[in-house]
Amino acid sequence: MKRTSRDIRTANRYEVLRQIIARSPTSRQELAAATGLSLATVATLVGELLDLRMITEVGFEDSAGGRPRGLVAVNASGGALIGVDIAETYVHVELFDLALNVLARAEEDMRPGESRPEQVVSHVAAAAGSVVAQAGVEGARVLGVGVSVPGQVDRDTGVSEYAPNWDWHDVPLLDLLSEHIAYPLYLDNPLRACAVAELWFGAARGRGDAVVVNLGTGVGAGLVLGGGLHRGVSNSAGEWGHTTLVLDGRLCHCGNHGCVETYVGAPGIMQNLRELSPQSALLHPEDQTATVDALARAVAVHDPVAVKVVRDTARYLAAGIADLVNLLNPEVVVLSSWVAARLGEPLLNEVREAVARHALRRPLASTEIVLSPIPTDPVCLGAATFALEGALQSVVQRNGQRATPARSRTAPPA
Amino acid sequence: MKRTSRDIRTANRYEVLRQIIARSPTSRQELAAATGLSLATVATLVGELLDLRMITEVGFEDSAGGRPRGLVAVNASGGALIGVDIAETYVHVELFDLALNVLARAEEDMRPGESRPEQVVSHVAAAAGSVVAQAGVEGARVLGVGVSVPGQVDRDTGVSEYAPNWDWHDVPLLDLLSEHIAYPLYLDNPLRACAVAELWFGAARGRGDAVVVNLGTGVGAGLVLGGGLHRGVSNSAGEWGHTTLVLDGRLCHCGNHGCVETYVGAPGIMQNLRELSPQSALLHPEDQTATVDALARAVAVHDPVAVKVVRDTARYLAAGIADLVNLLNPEVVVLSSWVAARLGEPLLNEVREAVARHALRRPLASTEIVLSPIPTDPVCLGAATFALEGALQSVVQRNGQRATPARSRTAPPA
DNA sequence: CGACTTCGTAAACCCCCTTTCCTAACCCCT
DNA sequence: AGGGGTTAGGAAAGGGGGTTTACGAAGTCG
Repeated sequence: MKRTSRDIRTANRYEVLRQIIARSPTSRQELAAATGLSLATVATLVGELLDLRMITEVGFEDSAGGRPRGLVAVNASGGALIGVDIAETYVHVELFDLALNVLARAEEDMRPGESRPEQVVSHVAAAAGSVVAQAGVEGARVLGVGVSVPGQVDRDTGVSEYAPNWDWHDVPLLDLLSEHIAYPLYLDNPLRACAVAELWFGAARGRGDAVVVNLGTGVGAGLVLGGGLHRGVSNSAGEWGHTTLVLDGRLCHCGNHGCVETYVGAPGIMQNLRELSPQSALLHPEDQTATVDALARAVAVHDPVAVKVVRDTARYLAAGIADLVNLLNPEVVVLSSWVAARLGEPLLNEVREAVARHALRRPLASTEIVLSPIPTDPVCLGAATFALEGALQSVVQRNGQRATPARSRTAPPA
Repeated sequence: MKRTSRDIRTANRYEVLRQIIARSPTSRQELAAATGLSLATVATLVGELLDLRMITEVGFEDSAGGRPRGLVAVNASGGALIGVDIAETYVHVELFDLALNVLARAEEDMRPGESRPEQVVSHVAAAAGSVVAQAGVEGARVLGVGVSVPGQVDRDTGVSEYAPNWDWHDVPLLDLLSEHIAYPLYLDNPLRACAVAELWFGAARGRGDAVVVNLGTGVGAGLVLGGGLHRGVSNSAGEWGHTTLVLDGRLCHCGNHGCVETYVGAPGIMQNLRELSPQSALLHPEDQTATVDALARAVAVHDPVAVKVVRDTARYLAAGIADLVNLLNPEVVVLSSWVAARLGEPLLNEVREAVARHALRRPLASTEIVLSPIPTDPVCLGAATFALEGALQSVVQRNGQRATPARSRTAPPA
């Protein structure tokens, strides 16, 4: 709520680093043009990032007749970030270099019974240890670990306030994790992780207002408003999956009927298929992933049942998205997470068509609907981005304390 | 999107003035405590406002043993603001002093045929002239006129991009008005007017995130996010009235079925009544206001039909509001506009109960649902507030240009 | 009447961004 | 090879904002 001039600096620092990562290698000139900042400010921020070893100078570029432009690029080996995606049935961990390339991956499956925080924590610790070992980076180079856990999360205290799948209430997850993991830890939920991933590296880059619709087992919407993540007053904004889509419709585990999630989440899609064709060979009753994969393959060969299921799903989804477009009037709506990635273009096309029928003309005209361009697990990437933001933040604080005791101020008297 | 340190100043200036209006008379000390700003900053801003004659010093207050606190209060007679509420069937105009008390009112009815911009403009001009004459203020003291017109509005260019009731497309309303009205003009739509009214003077004061639900003939939601109005990328955020509430439900004039507006807008409520009791004496087929009034009176004496209609309406409304609570996690949801004002507590109680059943526990726990505490026409008040913001803005700009040509800078050499 | 208290302004300082000035580094042309 | 011409980038100055500190102003109390 209370804004200070420091926030401006932070936002600009993020923006410059984002641009460097996106355009690497690039020149100060190009960055100034891209960010709208003055050359001086860009130079200062670039200098800061150089000091932090997050970027390096990588040569020169001809300029029309004058002094050549110095080029900077991300210093990929200047550090490593770890992103952890904790979900109902698995823990995915990825280790990234500073260009956000994946250097190592680890996955642990969790059996249905494993719901105690200690069990989850030990899976995370094992996987995190594994990626560090695989990538062969020294511990000192790991700048931080971002952790995404479903449900309501208080990022400041590191507490998982409520996780519906395991019936967790106020679990101090960060404290538990810090007993096994020595790197700086950052906790948030997958919705916001995906949104941040899109904001830094995906379709929401440079946009003021965006909605990142998350289609997985659960459904949610990460809201980017005014260039930043909207968290809401108690950190639980984005619970779009429990929006009522059909009055007295399908029963949802939240206790209500007709929630969006029951129609467009993976289990909902399976239900759509089941209702259309109970005996379909596409249906793998116990395996969401396999069913969605089968659907995607069947759509590719124009299987009529699969096409119809995707169309039905898209209609439900589009009704919900049209409401978001009308309400928030965003620049872009991004379809993210594994269901969206697998169903891809066929889903997107149906959604676009159906949204166009439902939304009001004016807001619709300025809103794009796109698939997430992020090729890897967006939750891991987003979690790693939290760690990146944190590293930037903490290093700058150190910097501030250290740099201020001045040099040029004491000189003149002598 | 791009923030500068000036925005901080503007926000602080607004906040200080808001607090002065709310607490008038008050001391600098109290303002500093209330805003969280330092005494020095508050003193500077108070000085600015004193220079502008928007506030005056009104005496002193004992302080525990030391120098008494100087008190400032709104200088009610320091200027006047006009708020114009253009609706389908009428034009309301109110003239306010700087404490936002209504000094004069005028109303013009518009007959169904009158849909040409020139006709509307002449009604506005007549009413505006009338309020100035009634209040007997000199023209020079009118700081500005805020105009609310339904539909999509571009506040910067002053163009009514689209007004569904009259089928207006890109009408340069501000240009037309400026031929009849000599004061500074500010154009926006009723949704945002109500939201701003709540933000400055109502239930959203001091809140970071709030939703102002507008229940009138049309339905919409003004969104206050991060302490400011959310406009969306093409200035059309807040079109909540056309959110799908009932799949394949009632036909809406927007072309879709089952929009919120068709169930909880005034015509929707009439339909709720008609479906329950087609012959009800409460029903005034041609008069929304009379019907809603009759309903309100009947509920007060526990008429079973009326109670049932309000309950049904509340359930539809609550389903929509619960979705907003889940999605945005606001601090407060304000029910505003004439339908909410007339149905009052009975509607509120039913809504609260029904929202509690639908919304998720966590976001719900931190969200209040309240009736607008604004006793007058909130649209007029909000429109006048736009004029107030504008006056603050423009005066400060003049101030900036005038004050800079320095005094102390040229002195030393001499 | 002086000591104590509290208010409020003025000045100094820190942070942030931009503008301006100047040097560095390269091209080309003579 | 040595000057213009041109562009890059750093350093300093300047303007906006907020806070801290110092001090005079204006009361109360003993």
